[in-house]
Amino acid sequence: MYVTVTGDQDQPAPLASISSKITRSPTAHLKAGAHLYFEGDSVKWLYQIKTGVLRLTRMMEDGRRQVIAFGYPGDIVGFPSDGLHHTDCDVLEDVCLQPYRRSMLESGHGDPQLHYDLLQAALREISAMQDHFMMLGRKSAVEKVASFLCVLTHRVGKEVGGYTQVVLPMSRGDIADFLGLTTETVSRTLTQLRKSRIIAIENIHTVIIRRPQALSSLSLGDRT
Amino acid sequence: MYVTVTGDQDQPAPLASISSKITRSPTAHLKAGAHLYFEGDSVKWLYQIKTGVLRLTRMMEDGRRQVIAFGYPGDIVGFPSDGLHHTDCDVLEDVCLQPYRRSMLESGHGDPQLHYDLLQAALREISAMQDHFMMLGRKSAVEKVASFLCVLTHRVGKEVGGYTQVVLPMSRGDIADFLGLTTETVSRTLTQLRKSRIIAIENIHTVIIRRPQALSSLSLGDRT
DNA sequence: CGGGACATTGAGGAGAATCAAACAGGGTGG
DNA sequence: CCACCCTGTTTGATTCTCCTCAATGTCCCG
Repeated sequence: MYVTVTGDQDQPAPLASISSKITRSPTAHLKAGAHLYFEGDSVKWLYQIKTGVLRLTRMMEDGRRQVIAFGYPGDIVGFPSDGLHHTDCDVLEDVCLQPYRRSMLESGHGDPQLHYDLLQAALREISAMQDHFMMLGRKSAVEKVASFLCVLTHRVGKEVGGYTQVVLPMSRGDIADFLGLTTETVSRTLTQLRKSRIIAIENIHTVIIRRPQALSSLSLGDRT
Repeated sequence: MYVTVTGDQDQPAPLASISSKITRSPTAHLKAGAHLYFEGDSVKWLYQIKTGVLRLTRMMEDGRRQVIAFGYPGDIVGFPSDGLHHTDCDVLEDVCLQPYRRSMLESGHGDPQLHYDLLQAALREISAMQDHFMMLGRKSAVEKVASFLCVLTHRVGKEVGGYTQVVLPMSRGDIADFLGLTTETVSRTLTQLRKSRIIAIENIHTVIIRRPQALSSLSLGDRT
């Protein structure tokens, strides 16, 4: 998932469940901290996330890291390029995964509908990544963090006592590496949002959205 | 094309020509300055670039712009998401395009091989975009500009008197919006590379790579 | 020759990074 | 059960990269 806002909030939700006949393999379960695959591994399966959260990362030789995406329920991860994975993927929060053979993506012979659905997922991925470019290249720290919270609100926010609660299973460092910032800047920005009463920080991994409208404005760059 | 370097320089060149039987439409020609499509347009065709250069952009309400990619010969542009274009696309340098019906991507009925090739192109696109994330999120101005020149060198560099010549059909502003910088920073960085004798600026749209090795080092963040 | 668009250069400032220190909080072992 | 430690987070002070604003320069075209 590419946590970004670019105007139209409610892009169609990712397919809740991909259609299929009996081409389905049994679901897989993995604990937080487990690795699903590494950069360079050859791709045998794609995975649709049923529950839990994944993290996709790339590294530079000198250790700089970029979190490419967080994978949330509905998302599909593992698209191959030249048959290989180009990110590392590991588990942030215990996941249940529906695996699909790579061949289901690459040829329609097995199950045309599944083939089509996987292809559409790949195309949506491209579009989502384009949004994320704007975030990385053109948004300020506050805008980035606000965008991030905004999208999480829409995707995994839970109503609690009139407010929306968002759980952040990833570390501040993960968020930083996703947004192109440092841990310190993410932390400071969250504090700043808290002090301006736009959010409340229930605990390190739980945020309450107190003024969603203000948050959304910030994410788009309103100076007001 | 996502002009980035992440270690392995010579990723497989984009398919020089996509296989096909008679499903081919006649090629289209467009002059510099022409628009191929706009964000929100419904996708009827994909295009493979035969010659010339395209620019893909997205805009924010307040006018901030992100150049998503430059399209060079071999590249395919126009991948739909929910049937729509999510970027503007216009012509930087007169192009000759091979159009393919969107249906060729979305179903294999017409021409399975073409369908497969278009799908692979989409998957390569995803991988290339992931590289570009690292560039936007984690690289310094010098690293970005060096990376940009490096990749252009490999893709469209011409040998001239022992050195490699690279033509930049886009403006400094385009480069800036692609790399997440300002025009001024791009200009200053080019001057800096020129003064350190890594490049020479033949004219505004033509650069000579004098020390490719040094350029490559810079692009990866060597401080030396 | 003059105008306009684009590029370069400079001075100054803002925002985020860096460096460093205090602060949770959760898990372990005594 | 509590003290301790380890890791991750917050906060502060300072630095530095890149942006902003402004002026000048260059090239192309009528």
